[in-house]
Amino acid sequence: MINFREKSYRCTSEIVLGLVSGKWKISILNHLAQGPIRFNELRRLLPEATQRMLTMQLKMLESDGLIIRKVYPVSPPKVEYRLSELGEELAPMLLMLCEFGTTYIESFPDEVSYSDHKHA
Amino acid sequence: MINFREKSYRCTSEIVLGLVSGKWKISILNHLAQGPIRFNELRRLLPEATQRMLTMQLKMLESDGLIIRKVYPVSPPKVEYRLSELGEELAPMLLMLCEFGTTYIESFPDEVSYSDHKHA
DNA sequence: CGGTATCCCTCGGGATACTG
DNA sequence: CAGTATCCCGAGGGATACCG
Repeated sequence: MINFREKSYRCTSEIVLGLVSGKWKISILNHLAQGPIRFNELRRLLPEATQRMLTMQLKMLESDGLIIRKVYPVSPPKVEYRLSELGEELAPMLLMLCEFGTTYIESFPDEVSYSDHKHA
Repeated sequence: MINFREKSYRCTSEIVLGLVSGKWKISILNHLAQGPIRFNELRRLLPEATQRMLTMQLKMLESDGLIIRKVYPVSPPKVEYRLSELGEELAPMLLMLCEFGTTYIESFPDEVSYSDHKHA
């Protein structure tokens, strides 16, 4: 779970950033918004993510209370991930972010002439 | 400006994260939402940020089109920063993030330690 | 006043191999 | 099937000093 003291946020909005900042977190949340998914299903849905990365991101999302990990004691093992209530409350915000992202891209119509300037 | 191809976002919502991810960006945007501010004013408002960091974050915000840097050719130098139109469109989203952040904190009654530097 | 220039160090994340 | 265990690298950011 997030340790608010250690992280020392300057505004509560930064908490949300911390929750979803991580290379695969948003993708995972978006997929889980469709319903529960097993680990290897997720791997197939996100083929570019390494197994290690997926595990890590899922652990963080779980310890932050956004998703729930359910282990079925069967053989072979079966582990299913789904959104928690908190995670579902996040959905509309992700949608908003997504819409602004689209607006943002479209506000730079001359996409060819963007500079190569990198944020160093 | 952001190079969309290089960064290879998996969802447009990740663009917004890229725009505001940076230790002081949200604080800066929140302050600029009140009106234009000069560089050293900002330093006083964010005393824990080093000069170098402020400069870097401001440059990124500017090159991403969220803020505008205006230089007054006077002596001593005067530089003023303000939100662009795009930056102002971002404001309501930051507010939403902020509200969810607060909700989130309150959903963990044990962990309530966190100092808020109020903006609005 | 409003920045640059260096140096350094942490931490997120990639590649790869192994396991109950 | 669903993970761990190592090793490694580069970007983000801190401390400090200097500049037009």
